[in-house]
Amino acid sequence: MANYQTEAQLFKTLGNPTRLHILDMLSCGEICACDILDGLTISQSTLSHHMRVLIQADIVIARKDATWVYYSIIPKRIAELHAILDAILLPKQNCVCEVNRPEDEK
Amino acid sequence: MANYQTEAQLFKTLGNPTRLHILDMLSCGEICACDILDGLTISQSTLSHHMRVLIQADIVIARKDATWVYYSIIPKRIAELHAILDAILLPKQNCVCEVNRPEDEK
DNA sequence: CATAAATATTGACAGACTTCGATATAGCGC
DNA sequence: GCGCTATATCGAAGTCTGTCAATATTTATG
Repeated sequence: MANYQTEAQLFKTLGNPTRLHILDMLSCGEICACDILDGLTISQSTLSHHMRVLIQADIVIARKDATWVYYSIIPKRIAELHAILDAILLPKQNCVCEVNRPEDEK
Repeated sequence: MANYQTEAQLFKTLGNPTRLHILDMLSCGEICACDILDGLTISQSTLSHHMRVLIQADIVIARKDATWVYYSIIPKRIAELHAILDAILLPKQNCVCEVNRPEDEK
């Protein structure tokens, strides 16, 4: 965890209500772009943009079938998201604040 | 989960490398603002801004002691973050895609 | 009360993000 | 090949974010 840049990028991707709605739709399984579009009130170009953001973050994967594109969540990423949350928010062993604390408090 | 607005706001708060760094520092326990500032390379006003963002998101709580302000992570929020992640990303029962699926696929 | 230290607020600016309409690309069916 | 449908890309407008310097506020101390 060098500088939190990649972790922040991942959370930034989740930090948009439209993308969360899309992910919720995808949670039960693969859906094609046109069906996602039907469930939302955004333009087609906006949907395409959001899907690219989700793919670039490796949260979603696309599968082409003729003219349709089917999207699905990458399951492994869910576990990784939890792990990142814990790595940052939960107390760690040998962390700086522990090491710097006076002996008699340890 | 009406419109994903509050959930997105929460992830947006986590979507900044400086704030993740601050949270990582806080993960072992309470630290005062001046000590956080020592560990970062940002101005004092920028730190104050980030702390306000973290407090408004209810991820961090502030405790004043004389001229110092001590910040700490609200533990309950960590569990809530995990729960929100799962509520959005994991398959759900009676979700729209299940209900709409033809009988013979169920 | 005057000063100093810690933190908060304000105002400004640059860069990033979200969204759209218009247009381009790709693949199917006739 | 032509038209149709699904999706992607482009360019622009408006909004939001992160950052800073300057200044204000709060509190302890001499």
